[in-house]
Amino acid sequence: MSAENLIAPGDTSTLRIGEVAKATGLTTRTLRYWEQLGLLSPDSHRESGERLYTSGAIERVGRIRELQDLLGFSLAEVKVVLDAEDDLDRVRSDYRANKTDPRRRRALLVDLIAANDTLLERLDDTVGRIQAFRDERAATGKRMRKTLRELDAEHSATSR
Amino acid sequence: MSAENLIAPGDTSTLRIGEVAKATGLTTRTLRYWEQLGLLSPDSHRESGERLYTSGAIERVGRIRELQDLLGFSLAEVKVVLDAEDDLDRVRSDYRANKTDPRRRRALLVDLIAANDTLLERLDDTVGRIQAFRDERAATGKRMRKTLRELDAEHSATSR
DNA sequence: TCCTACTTTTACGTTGACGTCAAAGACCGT
DNA sequence: ACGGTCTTTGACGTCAACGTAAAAGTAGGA
Repeated sequence: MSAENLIAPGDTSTLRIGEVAKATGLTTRTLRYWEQLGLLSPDSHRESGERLYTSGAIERVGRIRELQDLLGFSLAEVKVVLDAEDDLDRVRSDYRANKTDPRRRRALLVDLIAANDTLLERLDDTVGRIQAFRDERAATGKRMRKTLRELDAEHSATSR
Repeated sequence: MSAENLIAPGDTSTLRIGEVAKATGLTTRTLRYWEQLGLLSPDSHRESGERLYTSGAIERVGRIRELQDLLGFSLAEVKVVLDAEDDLDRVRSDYRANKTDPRRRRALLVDLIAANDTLLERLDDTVGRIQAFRDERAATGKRMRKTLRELDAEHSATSR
């Protein structure tokens, strides 16, 4: 009756925690830790308590790593972004199913747009600052190459 | 005779650790910790052992924070970059003073250029990936705004 | 000179993000 | 049915990057 039973017992598309670990390069410990933080939950459980995932979990792991490594977010910050994405998915399916009150739906959507805009601003700011840093290093590189050329010219002059 | 005495006793341009902390927003603990890691050393010491900094320390703190926060470097990685920058400064002053063996100078310069290029590649890669992420979020934003418009259109249609 | 604020070293505590056992039960290919 | 492999829930360990507290000495203004 619950979502737990949406997956057939011998389904080949379900993954055990070790398989998810192998597919993502994470450890089972990390997967359980992330679950504890509410970042990534198994899609179902067996009677024994064994966690069962779908392939969507692998994509989600990629998403988390992206936020964590690439953008330097803490797992708490990652959770905020992921929760927002999940909310958006829910809004979308609710929209199709015409489930919730339109007022609430609209309000939630407005919140999500605002959150997304905030994230976008942060991303743009970050990109801009890294670009500036990059340009600085590029200039340093040019100066060093120039110094090197001078050094070599000097040497070839004195050596003949 | 040592570099310790290049600063006059009552020099207003020397900063005590608390002043550097206040100017940078760090704690004195952090400054001492960074010193222990070889990231930021005082320019001199008093007889009593009190650390004395110049305003250059404040800039250096900014540099460290940039690498640490903006680029997500560990302090060990930050040290690599900073050491390279310091080496470059030394190469430059040695170049002017004509101090070291030209062969060594050239070799060091080549190393620094290579290190810089590596860093540049890493920066470009990072920027590219963040850009991709950014574009993705921008697209999400557009979709959400469209959904919102549809929602509002629907409402205005049923309300009259 | 005195007093308060600052600084020193030493050392233990904390937080986030996991790693690493241990004991017990569950899976599954043969 | 069996045995090696996997998974479960604790619980303790670790590492980076500091925080915090203690005890003692120092700076510098009234």
